[in-house]
Amino acid sequence: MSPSDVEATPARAPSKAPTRKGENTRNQILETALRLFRERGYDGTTMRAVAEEAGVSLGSAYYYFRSKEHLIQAYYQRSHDEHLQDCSGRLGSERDLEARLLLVLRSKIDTSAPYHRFAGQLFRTASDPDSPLSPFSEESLPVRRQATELLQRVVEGSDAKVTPTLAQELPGLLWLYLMGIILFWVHDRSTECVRTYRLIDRTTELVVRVIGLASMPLLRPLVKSAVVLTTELRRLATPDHLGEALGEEAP
Amino acid sequence: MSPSDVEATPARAPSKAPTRKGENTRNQILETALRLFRERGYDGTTMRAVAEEAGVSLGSAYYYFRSKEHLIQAYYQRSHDEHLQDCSGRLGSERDLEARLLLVLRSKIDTSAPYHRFAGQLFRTASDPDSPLSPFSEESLPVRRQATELLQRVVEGSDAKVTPTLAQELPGLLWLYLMGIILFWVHDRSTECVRTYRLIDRTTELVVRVIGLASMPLLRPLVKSAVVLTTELRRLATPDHLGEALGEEAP
DNA sequence: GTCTATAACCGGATAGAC
DNA sequence: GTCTATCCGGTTATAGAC
Repeated sequence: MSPSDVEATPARAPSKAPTRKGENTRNQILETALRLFRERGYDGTTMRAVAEEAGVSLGSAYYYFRSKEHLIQAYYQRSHDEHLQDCSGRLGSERDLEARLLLVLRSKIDTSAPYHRFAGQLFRTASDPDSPLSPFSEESLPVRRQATELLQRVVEGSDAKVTPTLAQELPGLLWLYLMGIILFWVHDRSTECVRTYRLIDRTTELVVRVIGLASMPLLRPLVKSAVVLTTELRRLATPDHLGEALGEEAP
Repeated sequence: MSPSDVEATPARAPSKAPTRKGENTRNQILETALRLFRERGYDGTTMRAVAEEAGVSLGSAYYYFRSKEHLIQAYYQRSHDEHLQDCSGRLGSERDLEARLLLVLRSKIDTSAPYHRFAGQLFRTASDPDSPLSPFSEESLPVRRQATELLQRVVEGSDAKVTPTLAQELPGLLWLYLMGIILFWVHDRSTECVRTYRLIDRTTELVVRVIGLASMPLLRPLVKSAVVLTTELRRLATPDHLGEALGEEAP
């Protein structure tokens, strides 16, 4: 159509830029998949059904998404985007740490609600350490980092006093806490997931209290141990003898 | 899938005892499966291979084990038995809580070592809340209870002073702690899983210290919260019996 | 080189004959 | 209780179309 229809394809680098057409098809497939996941759950959604409802062939679906699981990575990103959009604005007007934390956690559950059934089955594949979908995996790092940044904002935007040592590790610890809540949620069969909300209320209170106590001299060693814990967890993603500083590198 | 299948044993046997013949075949299949799991991992082991190496047909394998996943339940039980046998005797001569806890945790990792690869893939299916293999599920209750009892012995056989409230919930909390360690372990790619052992050393110290501090009046509310946590967790296994109409039904 | 489609393959699971 | 035959769905190979 346009004379420079050629797109800015780099000469040497592997052409990552997809054509407009492909982009549309890809989106169509993704939207269809997420809808079917919501309607029928993960296992109930066959790749054949996704392809058919998206109006493409099975082969095309696999052209755009290497596997059924790769559709999940897209879900992670979307889930986080919706979470961010839902709670980001409301964070501005609140200074109390517990209130901020509550807001963010509840928002995560709120926005994830339509995917509750799906998330359960999802969690299965996600907890295979070998799967690129493990929340600890290399591939999940971008979303994980974004989520951790949100939690960092929660802490830094509050009026809570946190010792520097703890402040540095706190977002990572809170991400871990969030993972625990989500793990509870996917198992939660109560109506409207009231149990999860109750758990959030009670544990958040606990967490904030612990943070408050962390400056007590007597508890100093505990803080130290908690920091060690996150360090170990970060190392988990790296295969043994590699140095430090994962989580900071961009390709 | 069907929530009401209590046992993996074949046939709704009108007579109680399974036939000797069947018992043998069943064992043969199970041993073969566990060996192949060790040698090739979970995904690498096909039901066809299990059947073939066990000298039975595919259909027979499915006669004894409703699904590939049901073989895992058997692994749970065996793993716990080996754990118990490995550490039970050595527990008698030690009174220090940290030492006792260390012993039990290390023993769990020691005895599970041959199944490391398998356990990783296993964890996948095990964390589907709908799967009967979820550690929180009804079906897993017997093994879970046995494991909790072991942890109860760890506490009660020690010379640590624990307030009655905490003492009652501590085994459940420690079981949760053990689950966390195992979760770390299945992700651990370090040689000989040194990181897991290091994590055990460091967190056990932390855990014991927290237990020691739990009697401080200032920390009383924290203990209360922790107890609430286990209560909520226990409820997860039960399908919402609190008078509310259940919006979900099993097909 | 980008995209689409058809026809397999493989392994988990089931039906039903014996 | 044991088998064979078959289904079903994720995945792959491959042959073209644009």
